[in-house]
Amino acid sequence: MVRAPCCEKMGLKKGPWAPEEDQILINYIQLHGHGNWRALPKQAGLLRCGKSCRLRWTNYLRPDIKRGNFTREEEDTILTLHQLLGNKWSAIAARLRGRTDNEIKNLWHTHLKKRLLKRQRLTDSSKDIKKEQQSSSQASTLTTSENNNNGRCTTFTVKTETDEDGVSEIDENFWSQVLSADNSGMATDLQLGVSSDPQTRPYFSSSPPPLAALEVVNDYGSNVYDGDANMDFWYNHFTRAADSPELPEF
DNA sequence: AATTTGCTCAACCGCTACACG
DNA sequence: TCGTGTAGCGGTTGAGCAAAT
Repeated sequence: MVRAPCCEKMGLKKGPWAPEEDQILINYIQLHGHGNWRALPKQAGLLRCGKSCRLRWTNYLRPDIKRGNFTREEEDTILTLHQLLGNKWSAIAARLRGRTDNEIKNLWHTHLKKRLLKRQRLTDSSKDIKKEQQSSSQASTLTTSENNNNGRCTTFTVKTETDEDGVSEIDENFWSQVLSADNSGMATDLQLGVSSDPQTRPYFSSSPPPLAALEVVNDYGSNVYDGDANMDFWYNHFTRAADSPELPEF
């Protein structure tokens, strides 16, 4: 396959876009659309290659792009989807309205990857503590499928993250949308709040979800919540106990 | 104030998938 | 079936900026 000459060799411009170039591109696409990216720059009067024009439009100039910082919910969604899809940035971006694959990829490499590594380190140390606890005391076992509800019991360990200075990364206003299910198996929205104060129990905006037992453990290893819940959310933010059954289907 | 270091993010590069003749 | 052109994707780079020294 013969590769098309790159823009540099064609004497085309590279590097940051000038505001005038942006305006030319916007005007052209608003009038004619972007049927053929390769032909577009010539027709629009831009000294750029089609690839550069496409990238500038899709990553920056498109009118439906949401600018500004990612919300905690968006970051959580990206983490969740990345667990499911891996580095499929465009597939992840398709699930986040107004965000581009490039933006998500950058966020991942600059913030989320670090956070995930940190979380994994915490998870690993949590497992070590759990092993020690189990070997030292048989009486303090986790809630398991023995006392479940229609076989749906799932036990989780919930951890808040603590940085090197011992300060929790989850602030007092942290709330997350969680998906639960009522006794009929219908999915319902709830909110879970986690306080930075390790003495404060995580709390739900409404009555605790009914189906699966949870064990919520703070950074210091003590149990701070023991309720009933059943949600994908836990898989992404919290650690499922090693001896817990798989998350049941709704 | 000057220099270094680290971070962010727009843009590029190289590759693959796909459409079409 | 094969060759070619194009779009799209993921990895990487580097300019610009802010914070640290």
